[in-house]
Amino acid sequence: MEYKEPRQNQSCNHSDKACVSLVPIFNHLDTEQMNEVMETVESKAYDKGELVYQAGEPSNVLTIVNRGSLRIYRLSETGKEQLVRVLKPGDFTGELALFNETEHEHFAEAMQPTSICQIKREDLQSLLVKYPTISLKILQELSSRLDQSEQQVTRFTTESTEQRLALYLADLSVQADDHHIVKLPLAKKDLASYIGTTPETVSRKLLDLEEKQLIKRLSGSRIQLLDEDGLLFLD
Amino acid sequence: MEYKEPRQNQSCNHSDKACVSLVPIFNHLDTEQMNEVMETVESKAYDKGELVYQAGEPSNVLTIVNRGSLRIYRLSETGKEQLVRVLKPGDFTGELALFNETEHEHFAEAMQPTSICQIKREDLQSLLVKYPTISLKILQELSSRLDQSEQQVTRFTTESTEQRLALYLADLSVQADDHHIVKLPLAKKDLASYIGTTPETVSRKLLDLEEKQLIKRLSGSRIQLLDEDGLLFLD
DNA sequence: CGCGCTCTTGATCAGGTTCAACATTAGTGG
DNA sequence: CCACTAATGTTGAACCTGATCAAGAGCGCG
Repeated sequence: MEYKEPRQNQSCNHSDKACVSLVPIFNHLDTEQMNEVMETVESKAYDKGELVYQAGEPSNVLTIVNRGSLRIYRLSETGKEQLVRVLKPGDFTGELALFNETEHEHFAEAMQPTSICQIKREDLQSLLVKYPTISLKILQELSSRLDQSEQQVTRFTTESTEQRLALYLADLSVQADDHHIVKLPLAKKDLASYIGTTPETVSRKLLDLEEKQLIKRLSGSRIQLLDEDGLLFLD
Repeated sequence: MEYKEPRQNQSCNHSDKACVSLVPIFNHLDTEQMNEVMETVESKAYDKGELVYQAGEPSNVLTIVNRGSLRIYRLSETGKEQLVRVLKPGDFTGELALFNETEHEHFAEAMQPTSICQIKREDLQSLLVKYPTISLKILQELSSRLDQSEQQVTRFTTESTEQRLALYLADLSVQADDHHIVKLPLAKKDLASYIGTTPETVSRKLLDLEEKQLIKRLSGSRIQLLDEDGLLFLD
């Protein structure tokens, strides 16, 4: 994989920094406090394929996505890749290295032209001490992310591949339109990685689900959900 | 397993509450602050097999283990059980329901006579606001637990059952004695559940690992690790 | 238009589950 | 402390899900 240098620490303008106002962990602050936060953030921009950070690097910043998206993945002990999650504007990452003063365990790769804001550990810590409600927001976010991850583990240990795929589609249903059509937010191979299987099996299982009249595959990675309850409980 | 008297919802005495002083999230406080914390906690005791809480219940307390151990498990969408983790004295749980004001997703079951302390949401929130360093400790704990859980996911998607078992044993090696002997902290069926397989397969894979000269099975669920590096990289 | 990709479909194979029988351990009460 | 019972762990054999390898189809992009 080729690795390109990030665009050098582009001097940040106000609109780039405004991202913080969108972030759930900050959006309860008033304007004055928000300005104070903006003082401390630094913004950067990355092209598709560039890495914001890699596993093994130390870090002293919390990274917040402003525009675009970041693909967070891990390499296993034996070198295979696994998609952990995709960050959209308002999402943050880097908390492990930040709070535990350790190294990143992830890779964070821009999936498209992406701009981010970063807050240094010391700045964040003073903010947390000054405005403890921010901590509560982060605690909220982390505990819910932990719940998600544990649910994912449970699915791996207890459900078949077909069921995991079906549950994944059911999870997507919240973003479906009137016709119950969802667009897969991931390429098939990333989807396969996320639910712990191969692209071949994803193809086959989608076909199986279609034969069971639970979904209909449409062009452009779109899928129509015909029976959302049926997806939750395959035989 | 010496003590046996059930001390259900017993009014708390000072030594029971002293558990908070052992907890990483509080142990940086001074004596006076510690006493303030102790004012707010309530202690309870459970017998083996009793549930501290169940999935679906709302909750407004953070639960800290004082003595004994709690088995945290989930039921999957289709009703199968999965061991999430085991809490030892000083560990806490209940953060999801607490910070997100939602329901528990777990079951917490005493594995032996166990005493716990609980702090109410409002009390914890005032403590967090008053002593923001507590938040930092909790953030630390949650982010590292999240990391653990994501690592677990990655192992499921990328490693064989045998490798997952070997990695589990390697993780245990930190608690090994001079002779590299570890005692399995889980019953085989719980271990199987944790690493996502069946008790039968655990038996067989342990045998395989023994034949590969990587471990030696001893009586009383003890295992001698003969080649800890070899466990990390099976062929 | 043609070269990469990603995606699909097919055939084979292996790892792991399941079911069943047996062995061992732990827990209980005499 | 021993005997009995229930629960947990082990071993064997058949089966099945999903991975792998290989080849072809579709798609996006220069």
